[in-house]
Amino acid sequence: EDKDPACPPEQCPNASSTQTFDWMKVKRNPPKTAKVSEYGLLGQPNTIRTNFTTKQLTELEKEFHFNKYLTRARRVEIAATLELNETQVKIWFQNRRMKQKKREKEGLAPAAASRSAK
Amino acid sequence: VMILRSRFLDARRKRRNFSKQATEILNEYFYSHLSNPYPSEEAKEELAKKCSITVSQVSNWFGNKRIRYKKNIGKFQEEANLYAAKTAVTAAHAVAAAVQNNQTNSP
DNA sequence: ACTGCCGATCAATCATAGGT
DNA sequence: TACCTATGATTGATCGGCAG
Repeated sequence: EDKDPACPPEQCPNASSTQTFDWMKVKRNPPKTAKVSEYGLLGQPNTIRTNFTTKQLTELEKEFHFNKYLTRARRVEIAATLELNETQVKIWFQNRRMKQKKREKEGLAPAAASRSAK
Repeated sequence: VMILRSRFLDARRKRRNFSKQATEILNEYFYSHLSNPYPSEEAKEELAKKCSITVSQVSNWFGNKRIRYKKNIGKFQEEANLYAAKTAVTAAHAVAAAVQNNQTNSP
């Protein structure tokens, strides 16, 4: 079944409480959505999560229903229109596809469950 | 900002807390695997079945749990000790069984 | 070497549930 | 009722791995 790679032989001889494992130390690099260009004094490279506007989301959603995948040309076009960089558009489509897949999965499981229950 | 957040006002509003026993099962797994609380897809499916929730919900639970746990380990110390003690016994038994089983069929 | 996608996860935030 | 904390869900973005 599942193994515990950490501490195979003798272990937990001490440590009354819990230790700090590596996963607790994991730190993600801040988003580099920054536009390296100008920002005089306040070195505030957009290191924060971008909040897409309703307009941008509506447009992205519309494009997604047209094509699940983007072509380089289309991506450039959309990025320009919505004032987002190409990476953001690319990432949005990737996340959107995963979301779609998750929905399809969640949408079939219940049906199968109800059938097996009969 | 006109709070553009109202962009979807989704299902988040219909949120329901999981049952007491479901949370119990999830916590048992979490604390008995505290060194690596990342259940495999198979483990998630099993947990989902036992808790009567979806696999996504299991994923959400572990995601939230891990982040919130490491954010403030001290706050979960009590809970950690509780489950650690509770599952240490079964874990020890499992190891003992595995060891014995390993001895009986070692080429 | 470089780029896009996938699957999983992170991390911050939203909105509600629950408790005082 | 007001206020604060606990918690499930959402999502832009990161990480590691794989394919072209």
